[in-house]
Amino acid sequence: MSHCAVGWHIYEGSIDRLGAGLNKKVRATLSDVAERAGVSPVTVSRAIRHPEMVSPELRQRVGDAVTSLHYIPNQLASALASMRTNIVGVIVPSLTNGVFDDFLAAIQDVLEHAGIQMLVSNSRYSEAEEEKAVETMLGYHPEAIIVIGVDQAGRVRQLLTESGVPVVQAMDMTDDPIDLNVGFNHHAAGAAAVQFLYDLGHRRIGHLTVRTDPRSGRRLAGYLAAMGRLGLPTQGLVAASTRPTSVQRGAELLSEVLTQTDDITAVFCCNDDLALGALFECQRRGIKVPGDLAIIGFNDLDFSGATVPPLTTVTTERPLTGTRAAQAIVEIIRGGGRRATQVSEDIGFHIITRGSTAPPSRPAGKLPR
Amino acid sequence: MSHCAVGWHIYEGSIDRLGAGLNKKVRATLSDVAERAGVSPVTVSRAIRHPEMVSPELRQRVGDAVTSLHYIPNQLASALASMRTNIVGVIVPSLTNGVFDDFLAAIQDVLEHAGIQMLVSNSRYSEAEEEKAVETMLGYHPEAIIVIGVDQAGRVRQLLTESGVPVVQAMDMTDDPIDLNVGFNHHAAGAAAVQFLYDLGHRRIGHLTVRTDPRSGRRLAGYLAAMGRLGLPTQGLVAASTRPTSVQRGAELLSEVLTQTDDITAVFCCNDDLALGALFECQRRGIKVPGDLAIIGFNDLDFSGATVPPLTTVTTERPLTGTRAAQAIVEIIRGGGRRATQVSEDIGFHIITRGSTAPPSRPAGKLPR
DNA sequence: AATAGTTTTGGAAGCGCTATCACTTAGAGC
DNA sequence: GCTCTAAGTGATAGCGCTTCCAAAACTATT
Repeated sequence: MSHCAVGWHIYEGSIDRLGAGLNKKVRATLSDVAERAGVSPVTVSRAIRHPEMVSPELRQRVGDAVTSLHYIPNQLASALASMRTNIVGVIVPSLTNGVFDDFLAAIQDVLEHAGIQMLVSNSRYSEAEEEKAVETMLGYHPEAIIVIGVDQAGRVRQLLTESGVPVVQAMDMTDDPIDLNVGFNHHAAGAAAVQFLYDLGHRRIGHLTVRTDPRSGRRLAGYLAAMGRLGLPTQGLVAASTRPTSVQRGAELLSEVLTQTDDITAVFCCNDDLALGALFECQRRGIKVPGDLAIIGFNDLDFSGATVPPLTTVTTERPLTGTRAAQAIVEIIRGGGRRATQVSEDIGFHIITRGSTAPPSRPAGKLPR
Repeated sequence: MSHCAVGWHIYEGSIDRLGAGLNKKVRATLSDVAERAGVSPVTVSRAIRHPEMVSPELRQRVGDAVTSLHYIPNQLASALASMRTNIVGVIVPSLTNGVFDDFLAAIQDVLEHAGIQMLVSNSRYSEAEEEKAVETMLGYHPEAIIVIGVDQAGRVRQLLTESGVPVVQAMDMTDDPIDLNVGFNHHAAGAAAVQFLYDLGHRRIGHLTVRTDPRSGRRLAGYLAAMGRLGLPTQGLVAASTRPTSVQRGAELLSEVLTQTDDITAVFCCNDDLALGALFECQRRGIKVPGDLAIIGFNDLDFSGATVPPLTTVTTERPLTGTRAAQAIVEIIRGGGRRATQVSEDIGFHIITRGSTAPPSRPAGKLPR
């Protein structure tokens, strides 16, 4: 086996049935580096993984060989031999929902610093797909798994529990976590949004939502509970879509509510996409925000402070959630499995008051048509 | 080695220096399944990987053992032994920019069907980080790598070229691809946006952009080239930010242009985020869109059709781009490295005319302040 | 100068799986 | 009855790396 200067050689393999290995460039291995540096493979491994355990002269020599052969360690072989994959799996329900973007970005920031690779999977808001994703993920023996929500049940939960790896359920809270739990109480947040509007003087408060995930459901439940507690009727005030969230959907849902009632003075939107859509629908209909209709959103997405008027919303600290989830995992991994960390962390939420909410300016009258 | 019913046992390993392996649950291996089914490990491997090569009775027996032991094959070991990782690496410049979301989602849809896992990395619009990401990725021996843009140079390009794995440069076009190339011509798209506005009758056309990536730069170049070709001056009409794109930034950039000129009748925004921000800034200033100012965006994001007025924009077929990139890779992998596929595919772009653009309604006069 | 200690390096084994080839068995054909 | 084939199964040998322990090369002691 000879290697040319750039560190690979053309492998003239036979064309096998599977067709693989055809004219494939083969990369340098640890042994190649060892041969080049004139030492044994073990020593090269050590020089790379534990440079302090090796003499400076040798470190240099191995370093040179690594560079000249363009050697990149095979993580798969390393993982198999050491039983440490340095992989953390994250399963999100959607890749296109902005809510998970900054969460993922925050996780990656933390993991990257710790030299851990993030493996992302998409469950498309489906339990069956989540189960498949967990199973696939476990095949790569991740050091931990982060999932969204706390509603894993049946086989998904069993797989996660029995896998023996740290599991973080994120973005929601439960009394009965699989393992770690970082998030906030959606029911309370939904109720808080209602209370906020109530305190401003609103009594006829609508709610726009999507039925794609349990967390939206909890916000709805929080809305209903708060309205009930405050003695306010909710009939005809709620519009829910089974289709995925979007700005367009927000406009449609507001329209739907307005066909059933014309005296709402405020609307609580299950997320900022819907809120933006509702805001545009108001512009279209000549409904003044917040004068005719107050709007409160949820999540505080990138655009939410930049709309006209800027959107009052419930912030949910997604980057912080991701950071804390990842940090907890890194601590556990670093600690060799010891759990110094708190198991549950309620990140909380808070309402950012911006221009889209104000006390009701018209008496309980009708909206402009 | 004994296993309890649920398929793992407590490993009472010694507490070693690294702290790993402490009280760790160990998963069932191929040998465990083999023992349980009363066959050899090879046979179990075959029963799982090539069920048709094995008798139905045995298939059943192995299946039962797999189920009862909750066996999940170790992909790392499988990959190491078979030299096929079933991993495709994707490196995007940002996880939070909506532009890459649907691209990634489309890739995952295709790869998942082919039983391939997607490994995502984030280069944060930095060449240095991209280099690191490529290097890390190569450690996992992906079957292919997808990168954004065509501007990989120096060591990044060298690594990709020498890796010997199929590389797709996506979302931009080049005459000199590393390997495969799927995207569209940003220069042409930028010029087309200008031409579109010109054809509507606009002559004073501004441009809002960010200096975060070469593709925005090419759109800017296209804008400048088209303006030049049409004999239109551009002085004071361009605002560029070095900070990342956002809706807020769009408002700021429009304001910046408006401090330098007050007679533009149209503005071409480098992306829809900026366009939305510009739209809101117009609302804030009482500038009528499209009457006082026509706005054209870029990318056709989720919200773009739902704004008031709906945003005219240049669609860039990101899901299609992702799909084609992934399909090309799957074909190559399936074909065992044979390249039946076309090397370059120009997905193209087109302009969706919506309400935010119209012929200029006011004579070349000043905008309301 | 001999011994005990302290680095520094190497050998052997094996992580969990698959590719290859050799072997066993059952059925077909004469 | 026998050979001949096809189908099903197993033994062996790694993939590229790390862990553990032994050996070697030094350094510091007496």
